[in-house]
Amino acid sequence: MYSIGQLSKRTGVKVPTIRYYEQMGLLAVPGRTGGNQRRYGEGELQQLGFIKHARDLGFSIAAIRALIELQDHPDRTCGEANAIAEAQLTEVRDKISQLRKLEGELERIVSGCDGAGPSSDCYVLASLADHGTCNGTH
Amino acid sequence: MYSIGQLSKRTGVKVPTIRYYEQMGLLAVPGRTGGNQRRYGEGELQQLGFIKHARDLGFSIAAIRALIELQDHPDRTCGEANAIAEAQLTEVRDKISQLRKLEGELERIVSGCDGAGPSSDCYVLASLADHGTCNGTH
DNA sequence: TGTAGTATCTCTAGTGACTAGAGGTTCAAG
DNA sequence: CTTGAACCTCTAGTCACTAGAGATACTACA
Repeated sequence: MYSIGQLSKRTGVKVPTIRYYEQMGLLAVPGRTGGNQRRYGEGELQQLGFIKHARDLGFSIAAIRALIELQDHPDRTCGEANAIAEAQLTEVRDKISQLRKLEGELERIVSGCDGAGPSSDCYVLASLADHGTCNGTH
Repeated sequence: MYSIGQLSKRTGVKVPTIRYYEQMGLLAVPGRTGGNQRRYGEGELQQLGFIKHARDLGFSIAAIRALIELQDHPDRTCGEANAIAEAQLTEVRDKISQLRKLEGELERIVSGCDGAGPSSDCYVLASLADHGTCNGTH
């Protein structure tokens, strides 16, 4: 049996976050000691590992809830889980392409400024003020 | 003179967001009509354009506040603005590299699952439960 | 057994950057 | 002068936590 602090150390999930996951219905409500402290078993350790891994991959709490729902009903096909994962992959790819555009634009802005002159002549500030200097990247 | 709705249409910033920026001290407090409605001039239009452009590039409200601070003191060197922009570029690059890792992992997970079998055999769920299947990517 | 110090408990509020809605007032066109 | 859209303020909700207060419980050592 693990205390919440021990569970935290083993999984790398902070103590208040574990309580938050319980509140959000992701983690099973654990047993308690006579003094009202949570005590966890191996099942909860596994479950929290699953949650952490999914969060690290960027799945939302709602998506994780859906995945857990699927775990609990092994008779359903795994198509739903796959769809959730694919949606997440699409989202990640969209974010990457968006960020690449920003990277290009920021590079252009930063490289136009040597940081020496007065801010009244600053290329960074001028670029931000005038959208027209962007090459249609966004 | 523009009403808040006209300003919104011209800049693409939603009306409540404009009021929010005013509250956050990014946008100058505008004049009002007798009936207490905001009226904006060209200066505010420019300013809001600046803010929107910076937000689109991912600058935080705090960073934008600092940039506006610099605009208002043209005697300072532009090194500060450059530093803020460079920090933003670094952040964007870090996010991209992080997201690339996630993309790779999600691709691996998704491609291992055809979505047909029962969720008890689901590769997506198994991968999320067992961090060991990741190739040390995170 | 006593005690010191750490861990835990619940509860509320704060973060960032908005967004939504209620309930009321003002503006502009016809 | 009326109608309906736009505007006003204020509060609360979003997401996934994080911080802190104030109280209680556990654990290791003397």
